[in-house]
Amino acid sequence: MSGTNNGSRRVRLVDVARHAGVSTKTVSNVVHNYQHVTPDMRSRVQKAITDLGYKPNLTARRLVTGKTSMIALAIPETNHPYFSSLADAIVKAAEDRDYRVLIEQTDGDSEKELDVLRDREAGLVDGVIFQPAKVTSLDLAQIQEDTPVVMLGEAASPISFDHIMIDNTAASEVAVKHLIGLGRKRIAFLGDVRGDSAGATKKRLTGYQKGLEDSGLSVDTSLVLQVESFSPESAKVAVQEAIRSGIEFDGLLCRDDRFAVAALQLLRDEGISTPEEIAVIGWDDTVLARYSYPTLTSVSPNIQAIANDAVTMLIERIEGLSGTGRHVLAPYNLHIRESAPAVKA
Amino acid sequence: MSGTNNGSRRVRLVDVARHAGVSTKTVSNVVHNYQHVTPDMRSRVQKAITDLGYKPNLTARRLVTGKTSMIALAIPETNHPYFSSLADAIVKAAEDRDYRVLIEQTDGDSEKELDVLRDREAGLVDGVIFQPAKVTSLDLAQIQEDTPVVMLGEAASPISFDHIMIDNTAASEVAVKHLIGLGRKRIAFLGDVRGDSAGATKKRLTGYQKGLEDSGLSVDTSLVLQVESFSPESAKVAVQEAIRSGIEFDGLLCRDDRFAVAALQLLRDEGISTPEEIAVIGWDDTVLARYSYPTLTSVSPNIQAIANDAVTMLIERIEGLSGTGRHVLAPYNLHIRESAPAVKA
DNA sequence: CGGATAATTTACAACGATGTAAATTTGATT
DNA sequence: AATCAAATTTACATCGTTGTAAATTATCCG
Repeated sequence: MSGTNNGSRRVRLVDVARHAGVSTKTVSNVVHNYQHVTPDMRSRVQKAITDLGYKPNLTARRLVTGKTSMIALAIPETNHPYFSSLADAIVKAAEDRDYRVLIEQTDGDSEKELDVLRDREAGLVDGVIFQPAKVTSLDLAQIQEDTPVVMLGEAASPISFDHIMIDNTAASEVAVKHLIGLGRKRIAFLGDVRGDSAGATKKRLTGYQKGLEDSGLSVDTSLVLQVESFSPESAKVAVQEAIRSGIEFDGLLCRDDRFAVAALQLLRDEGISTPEEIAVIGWDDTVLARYSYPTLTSVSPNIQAIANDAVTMLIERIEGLSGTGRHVLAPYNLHIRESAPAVKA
Repeated sequence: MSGTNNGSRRVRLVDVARHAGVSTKTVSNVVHNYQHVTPDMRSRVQKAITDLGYKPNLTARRLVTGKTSMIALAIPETNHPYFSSLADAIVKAAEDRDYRVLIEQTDGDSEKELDVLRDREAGLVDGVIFQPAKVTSLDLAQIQEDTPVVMLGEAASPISFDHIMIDNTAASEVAVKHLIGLGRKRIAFLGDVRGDSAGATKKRLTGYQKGLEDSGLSVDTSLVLQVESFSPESAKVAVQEAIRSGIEFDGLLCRDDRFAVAALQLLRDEGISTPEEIAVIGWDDTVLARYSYPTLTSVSPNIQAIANDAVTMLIERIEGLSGTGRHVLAPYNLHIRESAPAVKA
């Protein structure tokens, strides 16, 4: 049997070289498919490699090349439908370009968010794709400027960073107008999250207002439901309180799918029909939207596009591209389902 | 300003040493909080470290210590409610022990699964937590690697590996008996997935049969619904075909939550009420179970326990524990929700 | 205060690969 | 066959850290 390991110790490049009677560099050349190696030599070395079961030591390689071929993806939670599909897409995009992804969970904690960038400084990864939840533009400005970073999401970021996002304001406007197209006049927004500094909610709110005003509807601030935290439970509480206090609405635009499915569940418990009495739209078009009842109409960012752009742009930076940050608007659409169906022709 | 970098080059240990006028080893000692360093020396070095903004190069450290302090988690998909919460739990458990987790997606592809273990490149991680989807015990037995591995899930694995799983047969039995307790007599199983070699389905099926037989019900093989793939769509097709061909049932045990929510959706579309006409139970107790309509009763593996055990056992192996594989049965329970409610007292 | 012991600090060789530049071989041309 | 250029292969330094063992300094005790 070939490739067996007698348990003594790892096989090193130099062991292969000795076994084949050549220099270490030649073995290295074969491993790397360097073109100027004679077929004879190549097969001789190849045989030695399989004979001994040699595996290159990545750590050593990294030390000398200074490249890790790893990128970090920093997201608030792994266990979140949107972020886990984003992670999936990014891992696949990176794989195509021979990079591995180290997924880092920041728990929406600003210290942890900054830690990720420090990882890059420690040489663990070559670059970072970063979707912040808390960190401010100011914090980021202090990061070493030669760290390749691509920002995702809606938070403001220093102009020096590349940044990809969907046009939240425009998307929000599209969603509101869809509800208006269904004849809804009193459209609520769920929800304005307390202490949310990342800015996504603000932009969505802006689009919400713009959409209303554009269509000649007035903005009623009591329809902007305040939510305590990002948990679905607090979204339920917010909707319930609105109902209890007699606030009436026939459309509901939610800042994300989690809030939306929580709202759907609450409305059902309250005996309010969706979409007949209240039409609901979510955001992110996650798996939750497909299996809720009714199925959920949702703003659908093009995750493939975001992931591809993010990886491509990051690798360009890693390979030395300099210059000010590039800002990219990623495509999106409104995925129409039952909770806010298509307007009848 | 301290810690500034003039953009020229990384600060190395030797730079700090020179700046502080001491040897490199002393700096290293300070960095590692080695106890035999005088307070004077410690503060002097510390100052140099912050002055220069020194960050240890992890790659170099790894090369000499031979430890990466990283473990790999190999799962079929990141973008899957069960696996993403498993990943979340494992990342947190590992963090507590100063390990980081590299998540590897195998896409349920046996080549990729083997690659994870074959470890084409060495020194990336210190150990692997591996939940296989395709690979067989036989394949695994042929891998003779020195990287420590802990197996998760139901696939048979060679006795030489540590292995953690829940008792699928018993859990399945509990679920079936819950349905029987609700007075259901004709209980179907969704589904027997074509080409699923990992064994989870088989074990769940065994428990299903055992539960029926134990309660004096006969097993009707037409109630074991065949499913083409793991996609929710094919689960829908299977249930629909069963209904169309006149197969009657009043209980449905599903091999996972995805199948279950797909079934719920289909039953609704067919005008069949849940749980009144058909009570449904899922498996994995994912986020889908909380937001489906009706909410889904589901077999709930204790992910925390699994993650903790997996990380603990793996680290024991990494630290040199030898001996044959340990097999651990993790706790679980049946999370009761609307789709198969509690039995009335 | 001398001598032994313990506490610090240091010099230097690893870790295992790759880059550079020099040494060798091969091939082409006259 | 001699010469020169191109194609292979090699020797050796290097990446930035830590482990070992030796060198130095501080402390203790009779």
